[in-house]
Amino acid sequence: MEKLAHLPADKQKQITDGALLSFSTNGYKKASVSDIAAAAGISKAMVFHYFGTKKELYLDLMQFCSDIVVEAVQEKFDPDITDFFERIRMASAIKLAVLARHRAILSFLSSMFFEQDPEVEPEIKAFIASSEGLRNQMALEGMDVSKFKEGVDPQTVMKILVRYSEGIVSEQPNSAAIDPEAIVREFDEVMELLRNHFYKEEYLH
Amino acid sequence: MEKLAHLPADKQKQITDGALLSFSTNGYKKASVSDIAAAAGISKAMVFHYFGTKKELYLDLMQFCSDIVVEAVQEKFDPDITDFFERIRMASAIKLAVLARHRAILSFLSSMFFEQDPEVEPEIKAFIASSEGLRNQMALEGMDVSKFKEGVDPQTVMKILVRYSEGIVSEQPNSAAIDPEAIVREFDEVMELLRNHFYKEEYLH
DNA sequence: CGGGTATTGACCGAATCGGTCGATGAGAAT
DNA sequence: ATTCTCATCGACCGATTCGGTCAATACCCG
Repeated sequence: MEKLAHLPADKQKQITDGALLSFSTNGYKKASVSDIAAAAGISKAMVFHYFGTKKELYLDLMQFCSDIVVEAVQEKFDPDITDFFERIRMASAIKLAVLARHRAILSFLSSMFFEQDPEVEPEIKAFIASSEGLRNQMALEGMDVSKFKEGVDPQTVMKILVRYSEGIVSEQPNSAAIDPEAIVREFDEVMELLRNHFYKEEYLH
Repeated sequence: MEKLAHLPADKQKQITDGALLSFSTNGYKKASVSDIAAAAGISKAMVFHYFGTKKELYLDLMQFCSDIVVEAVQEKFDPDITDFFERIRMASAIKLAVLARHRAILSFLSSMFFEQDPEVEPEIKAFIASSEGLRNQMALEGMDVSKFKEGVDPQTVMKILVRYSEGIVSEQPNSAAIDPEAIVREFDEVMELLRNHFYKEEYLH
């Protein structure tokens, strides 16, 4: 990716976004270099000029995504926040920060997880194994779940919120720019609703 | 699809499921007939023997899915049930009945909605337009939303449940048979949780 | 104007595409 | 046993698309 470095930033973004999008929606094999070039707004020859081969492009993108996620986590993760909803709000903020920079990163990473093409599968497995550490850091352990009313299972609440947030994201139209504030607002509303009805009275502000 | 009719039922299912899965995960253009044949467990020549052309196959599947959904709706929809949660439970039961018969139907139908290949796009548009009636019937209007506590927005609750159910479904491993009872149990749990905390006391027996 | 260098259209052999067809073989009927 | 039927498939077709290359052009800076 070094050859990309001295391009205008918006062009870089356009190219990586197009490539990420193509790979995440079509998988490694079915995402042709022509597709990628079209999605990136450049000619096919330029893709090879910038990245060498299709495989190198894929692996470069892998590293690229990882760097951005790691950076966002290190920037925003705070283990001192223990309140259940605040923790989830923080995790969502991290996701959203990543998403705002490159909307296709998260779907690329999750598609990577299911990628099976023998040309890249071993590298992916090695990569996933090597970033196990990050997952441990992100694991939402050490949360304070004592404020819930009886009969409310924190894990269920977490699942509800995770799925709701996935729904918001996948609902975003692919064409338009992402609107982080609107998303945060909608998500906060749901969190507040659950908090108000699932926390014991004494913990409502 | 007439040629399929006198095959053993499990073979029919295997073939349609494979084709539905290929199209829904790869789209019309990128789902090659070889892919479909492999996913269906038959030779490529048989695909053409059964369906004529790739396009006919796609359109046949479209009708096939529609028939099953219509049948499930007519069988299970009851407009007399007005309670919010019961309505949602009913809609989920319909979805689940469809899913249990052919796990790829719903994802095929939703992928259809985004299909843009000029070879099938006009037929899809016509089809969608012609089945508008069904959507009106399914629209969850006429629900009783008076039992909610103040400050609880029924639309938000519905969104939570819809997304939660989507989460359950997409979480199912693609390889194994679907377990409707386990899904219903998990979903009922969440519905009960929300009902217990969002309905006014007087409606909780 | 000259000299890089960023960018591309045209092209390569190989692979894959949608689709065809003759060979094979199991089963039913005679 | 023999013929007929027909489901099934491997091998093949011409056409397209694949990943990748390269000579030529467009463009920028001095």
